[in-house]
Amino acid sequence: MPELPEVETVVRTLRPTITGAKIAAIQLNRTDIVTPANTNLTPLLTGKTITSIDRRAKRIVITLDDCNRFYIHLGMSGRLTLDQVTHPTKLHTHFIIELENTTTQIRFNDPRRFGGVFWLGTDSAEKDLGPEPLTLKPAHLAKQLQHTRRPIKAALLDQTIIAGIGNIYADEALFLAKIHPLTPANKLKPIQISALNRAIKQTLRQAINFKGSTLRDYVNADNSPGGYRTKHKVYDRAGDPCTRCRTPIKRIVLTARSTCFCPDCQKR
DNA sequence: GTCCATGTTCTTTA
DNA sequence: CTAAAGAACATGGA
Repeated sequence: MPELPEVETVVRTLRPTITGAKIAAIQLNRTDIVTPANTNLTPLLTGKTITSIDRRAKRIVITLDDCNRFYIHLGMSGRLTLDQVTHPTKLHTHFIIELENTTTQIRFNDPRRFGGVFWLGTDSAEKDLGPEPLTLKPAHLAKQLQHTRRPIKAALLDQTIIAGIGNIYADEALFLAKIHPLTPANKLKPIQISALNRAIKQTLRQAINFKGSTLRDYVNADNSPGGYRTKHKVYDRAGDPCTRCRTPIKRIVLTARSTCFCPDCQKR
């Protein structure tokens, strides 16, 4: 599901309501969604005040007034929503944060359970993450890519190389930059790296403006779907005409992921 | 029944 | 040894 734009959208929606809010209680309906295993969240969260909520890559990082923090990862099917306490709880709602002095609560719902709650304590949320794409300079992107011969599409999905891009926005950015997804990452010319860096930023920013892409599961924290899906140029458009040249969009499988591109605009 | 899906991590292979 | 490919995780919709 959720890549950088979707996670950013959720964070922006939650921020005004939950910043400064005090946690009255929590409900944890499945303990196996918490990492490290056997972390008892109840004493760590109850009575604490939320100081801030931020995004790092695809992680939703919540910091408490005692300087401890944790993050929520939405995985493939996760939702983090702000719901009225009277609103019926959906199936697969694993974790609820009850807030003082409000009629709403934060609910984490995740049918496939690829997501979860990750307790950090005073550790940072940086572990195993590459740089943020929205502030990345071309020279830094070049440095990140120069040591791998893997296809550029695979490199963009590697969160240790660049953090926050997933299957949709990798395809969309490569189309915008006119780069074939199978091009070895270390074979990209400087001009292509610059184009890719710009394309990544532009794609992610536009997606954020449309509040992300909803394929099936993703919704914003207010339960509304994202509006960017109809703007996709290649993702999930196999067989449809390219918006630039009318050539049918091609679909290949790369590292077990569907990869869509225009064979005419994105030559090897 | 089959195949596929926005992600990550562990294991196996080269 | 490292880099890269593959499998696994769990659920639901087409």
